[in-house]
Amino acid sequence: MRADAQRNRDRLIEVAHEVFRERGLDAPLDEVARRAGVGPGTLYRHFPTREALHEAIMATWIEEVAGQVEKAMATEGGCREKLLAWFEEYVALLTRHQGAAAKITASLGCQDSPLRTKCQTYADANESVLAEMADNGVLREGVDNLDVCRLLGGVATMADQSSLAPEDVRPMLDVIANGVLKA
Amino acid sequence: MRADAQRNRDRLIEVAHEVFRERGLDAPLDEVARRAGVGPGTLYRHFPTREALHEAIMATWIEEVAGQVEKAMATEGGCREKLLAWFEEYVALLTRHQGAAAKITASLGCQDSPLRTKCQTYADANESVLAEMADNGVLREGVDNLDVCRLLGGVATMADQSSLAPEDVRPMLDVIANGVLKA
DNA sequence: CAGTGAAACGGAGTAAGTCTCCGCTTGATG
DNA sequence: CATCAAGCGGAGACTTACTCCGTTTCACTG
Repeated sequence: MRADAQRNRDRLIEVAHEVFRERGLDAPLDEVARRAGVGPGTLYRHFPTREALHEAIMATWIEEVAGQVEKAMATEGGCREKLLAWFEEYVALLTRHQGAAAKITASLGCQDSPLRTKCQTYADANESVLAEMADNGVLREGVDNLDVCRLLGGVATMADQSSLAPEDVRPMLDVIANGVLKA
Repeated sequence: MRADAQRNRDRLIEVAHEVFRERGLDAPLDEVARRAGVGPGTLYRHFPTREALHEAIMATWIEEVAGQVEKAMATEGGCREKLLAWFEEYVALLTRHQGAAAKITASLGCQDSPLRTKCQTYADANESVLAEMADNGVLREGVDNLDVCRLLGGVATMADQSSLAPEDVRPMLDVIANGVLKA
């Protein structure tokens, strides 16, 4: 790639990050172009669809996921506390941008979505946490990772759309934890 | 209201029902007007916002809710089976139109949404089912109706956006049921 | 059963956003 | 420094949301 193209691409991602945080993932793309000081044509050449731009944005979060798993697993207390700490991180990551939770989770089951690889990282992280629970013998039989990811995605989507505070999210995560762990 | 106005209003609701079922709740409103054989001005006079039209559409479902509660409570088996039957109905009702689940559930906590009265009907119905569970002594302590509604709304939203089949939704409802009922 | 005023209509028009096309510019290369 | 493909930008075509106002229609009254 030519140096100027690379520069524009980087700048677009940076600006998009900013615009999406301010106005949600549905913000006008021409605004991103304008603020980045490029024409719309340039934006669309680099990112043919809105989703492609979302994907580029989210690449930066992905790197944090592994760290968040570790952090959650280091929580004081038993398995339940660790699991809930992870659930809270999961929801916090998904709700970082307005509108992101629904889109990421929707692409979980969809093979051909460009977001697929990103949400796979979340799913893998959750799987590792569930595996830890299973190793400790506290996981119910028949609990499927994909289902838990979807449940958490649903909670994150609700939290996103209703602008719920963490203390309003917590009781929902409690119910899911109860449903996932042995009594 | 003048007779011609009433006629147009009825026709708009009827056509909107059709258009929204075909193309989702985000379908172009001008298309609704065109198919109904009225100008856009007429549509916007009767329904100033998209949400107002949604509300009118959903009024017809609301009447079914009470019946669905009864049907679910008549399910063969124990409390768990009844609860799951109701959960399945709840999700089915919310996913009847593409995009409806997220919007209805989002307006649950929001006092000033025009959808509020509609979703209150769902919340009340769910409350009555939870009360039945409590009466039978199978409900966990501290389970809140609003949280369960949001969880179900989240599941419905995921089902909607990923076009999940009932058999893919069921395991999520199982987890919620586990989380809501005593072990 | 006209006449009349208010209610309601319709559609042209404005605005906002998406996305493409193509003539011009610029960076890399020999 | 000449060349030319890669890349740029922005005008403009298209789509959808929503408004404004001249015209039509209904309901009521004498």
